Amino acid sequence: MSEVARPTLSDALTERMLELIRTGGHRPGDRLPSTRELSQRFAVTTPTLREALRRLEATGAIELRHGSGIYVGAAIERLVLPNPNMREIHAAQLLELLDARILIEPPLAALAAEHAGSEELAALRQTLDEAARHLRGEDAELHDANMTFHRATARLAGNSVLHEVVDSLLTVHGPEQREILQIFDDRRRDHEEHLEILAAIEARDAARAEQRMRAHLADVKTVIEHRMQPPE
Amino acid sequence: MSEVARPTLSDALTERMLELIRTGGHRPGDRLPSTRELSQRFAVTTPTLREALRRLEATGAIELRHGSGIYVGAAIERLVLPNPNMREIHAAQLLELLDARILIEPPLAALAAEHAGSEELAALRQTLDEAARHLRGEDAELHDANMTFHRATARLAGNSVLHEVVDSLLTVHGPEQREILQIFDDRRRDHEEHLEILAAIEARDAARAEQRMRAHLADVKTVIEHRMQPPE
DNA sequence: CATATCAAGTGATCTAATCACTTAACGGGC
DNA sequence: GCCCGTTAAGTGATTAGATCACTTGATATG
Repeated sequence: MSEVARPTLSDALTERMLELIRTGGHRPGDRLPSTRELSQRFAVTTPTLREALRRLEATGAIELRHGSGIYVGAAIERLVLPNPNMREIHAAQLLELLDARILIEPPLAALAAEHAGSEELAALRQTLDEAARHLRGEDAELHDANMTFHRATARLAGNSVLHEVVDSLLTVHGPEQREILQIFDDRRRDHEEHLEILAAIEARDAARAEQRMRAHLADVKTVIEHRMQPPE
Repeated sequence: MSEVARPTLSDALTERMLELIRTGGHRPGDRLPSTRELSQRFAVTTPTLREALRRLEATGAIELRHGSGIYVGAAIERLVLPNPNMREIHAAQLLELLDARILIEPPLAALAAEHAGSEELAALRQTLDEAARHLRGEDAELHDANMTFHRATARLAGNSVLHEVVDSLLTVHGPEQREILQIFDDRRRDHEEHLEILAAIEARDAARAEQRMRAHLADVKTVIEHRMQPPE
């Protein structure tokens, strides 16, 4: 049911291309091999290769110049994040990602307390209750249920741009990343802290909502830090 | 020299697809026509269509589910579109985008003041000086030069995730959006405020850097608001 | 009523040839 | 000698239709 979609050929290709660029020590502006050579090296046909190239182009990793060649794009140095097609995350990046969330989500919780309509709040409350019922379910479902709370809170803040940012930060990119994240999960405690945050929002207490969200994310970060490097 | 590359077929297709989704009133989660139908409707072959689809997928506008169909993605609401009719919507989105930046960038400026190495700072200073020399150049170049400052500052903060977030917020999607943005630009004042922010970072004054960045973005927002709806 | 099976519909990939564009070398004209 | 149009090689862009792989809901089965 919640099976993770198997990666497609062009998915894998996209990652291998990125790897080629990185481990090859290529810098922005460098020219890459031609499409003919690439399709041979990676043993795929032209259309498949092109799909991967278009994705990399869309994210700024490469640049395609008709009649000239394929060039490394400026974005190649900062591509770490949420790209739907690339699965790549290191534990260290996990901490950076959490720092990002600590910066963004607490103010959003405050905004949610001020702006959220009662209908939306009721829906969120219901979502949390459902999540509670899954507390003994499979790991994958549970993780998703908990993440839903953060997405929903971001939506209540009423800024679609920030909502999308948080949404992309929370998106789990592939089974590998999911596995890593679940190592650090502490579902029951998370759920309780979520309830506290929601209570603050329902009470229209912006300051408390913000503080609770910050404390919650700080907790999560602490857990990750401790589990990453056990006391020596 | 600065000739704009002639749009490729799949370039045009990408835009037409976006238009189809929007004018069709489709919402995230909605299912789109099959690849076979789309390739017929737009009179292109399968591989060409797929290139466009992969690009839209990479930006989150759509989602491809093997065996199931093509679905509208969550990002569709925020993606700016090449459609003259929707300028007001664009302007409205601009305000939300600015709110997002006001939330994220000031703390990043503070972090930059604390963490930035002197080498990186020198490079940023140089970038700004170069921008100054372009103050009479073409609009497009100038806008980019000013945006570079914000990107660079985000990078100095040392969090790659947040850097990428800011970078994506600053990315200009296509010539139409660029045009809209330039209406609101006040390059000279921007440049001066950038200098103030940089000075604060160089002085390692985190609090001042944060305050200046916040004031700067607030200024930009004020300008946009006033120009959007002139005093009645 | 629940579960297993299956068929229709859909995206993913292959094939290989041809078209369109860029670039740099070459050569004629000034 | 220098400038500029021509050209040829290399490169990305597109074509066509067939086939494979996956999802999903209807149907049959227990």
